[in-house]
Amino acid sequence: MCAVEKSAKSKKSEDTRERILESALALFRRDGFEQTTMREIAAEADVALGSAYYYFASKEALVMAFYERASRQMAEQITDRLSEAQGLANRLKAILDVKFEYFAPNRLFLGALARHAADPEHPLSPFSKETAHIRHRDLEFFAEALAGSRISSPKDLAPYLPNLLWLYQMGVILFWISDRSPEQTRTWQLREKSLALLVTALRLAGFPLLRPLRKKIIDLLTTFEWETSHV
Amino acid sequence: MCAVEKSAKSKKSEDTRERILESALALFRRDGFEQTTMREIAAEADVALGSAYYYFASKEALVMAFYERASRQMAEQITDRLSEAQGLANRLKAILDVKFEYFAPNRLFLGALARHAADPEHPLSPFSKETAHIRHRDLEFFAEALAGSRISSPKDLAPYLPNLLWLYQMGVILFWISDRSPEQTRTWQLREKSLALLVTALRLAGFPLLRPLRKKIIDLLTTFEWETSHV
DNA sequence: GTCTATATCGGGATAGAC
DNA sequence: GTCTATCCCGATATAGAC
Repeated sequence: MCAVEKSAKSKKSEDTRERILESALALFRRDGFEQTTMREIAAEADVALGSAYYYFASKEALVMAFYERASRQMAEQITDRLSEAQGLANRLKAILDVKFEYFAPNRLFLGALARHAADPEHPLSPFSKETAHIRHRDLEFFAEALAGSRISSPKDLAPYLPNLLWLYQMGVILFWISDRSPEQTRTWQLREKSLALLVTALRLAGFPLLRPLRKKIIDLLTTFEWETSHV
Repeated sequence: MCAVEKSAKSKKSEDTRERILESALALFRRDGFEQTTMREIAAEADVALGSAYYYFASKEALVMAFYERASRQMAEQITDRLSEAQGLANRLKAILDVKFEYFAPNRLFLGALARHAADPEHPLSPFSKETAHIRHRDLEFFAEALAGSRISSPKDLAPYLPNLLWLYQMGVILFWISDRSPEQTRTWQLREKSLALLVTALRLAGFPLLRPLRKKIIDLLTTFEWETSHV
């Protein structure tokens, strides 16, 4: 029961876990989430079915582990790129691009995942409590993207902006996942045009004439339960 | 093979079908969609499992049949209420209220359905090709709601408005389905505030100063494939 | 054409032996 | 921690009663 034994054991265990996860992701990418069976995953990883379930309580838990890892790995990249990008549009684009690049090989099987996006009760939904810590990590990046830009937003709107930007990127990503246009050209159009719109809207947001409209928007926003990034 | 025999037969068949559907919906409402098994549904309807599958190819087909019927029955009610309601906000509220009232007893099990909302490939998604005819029927109502109101919308925006309003109501309904606030007070707030915002936004839409913003919005809208109502 | 009974399969998940 | 055996359920297939 000494430290060496313990770490050796847990290393082997960690290896097995990793092997099962890798096998699962390889099969998900090749055949899709639904088509892949737990029996295939176990076989591919050279373990028994029961062993696969020992490490991952369900097929969905495998996806959750993928989320987790993806979020951690992307966080580093996003930090790097944000330090270089100037202007809100470019900074948002930087975040989006990291995600697109990272998720590209998994785009098709992410569809199985997006299935549950609209259901906040579902663990795999980007709105669920199970994915809350990932969401919060992302929120910080949007707060940072805003903070480092020259955009001055109205005081009453400012607290909602990180959340709204997070929602915006989630929309673009969900669109991308279901985008059946060749090379996803539609998504790239959507990205450019929506970023331009966003910046224009923010520039106009403080305009006196639009005050009644802005007040109604703020009023609407208060009906949602927002999560704060880190304040 | 005379007419009487035929109609008698098809009536009995229709009864069985109806009984299976009613049993399924009762169980869905009581236990939820996932919890209910096809074996239970068949037992509740006093038919063999094979019979249930004879009438409904899958568990999802039962939900599809519910959609279908709901859409037809609500269409009549919507037509009635639209003929009385004045002003865009009231006319939109009329459509929404018919849906809320109709779906209220099924709100919880509709959650199982909303699960797939974000996946346009899924048959039960409100965005799928399988639900296209229901969606189109709805689009007409939104076109009608607009036509009968005093709102004058800019020419370039007008073609998109029925679709945008349909999207809007879908958002409100999805919010309602997942709304866990007591008596769904959140949803009613959302409804009032968003309707007010909508009307204000439409009033301002033609304002010259907002032309650049509107143009960018239109430009963004062209990247989506829209379905036309009936033009 | 309508319906029953029953067997079978595939696949997610679990129990318990080792 | 790992494996085998098993359960449950959605779905399919089949054979046949009426």
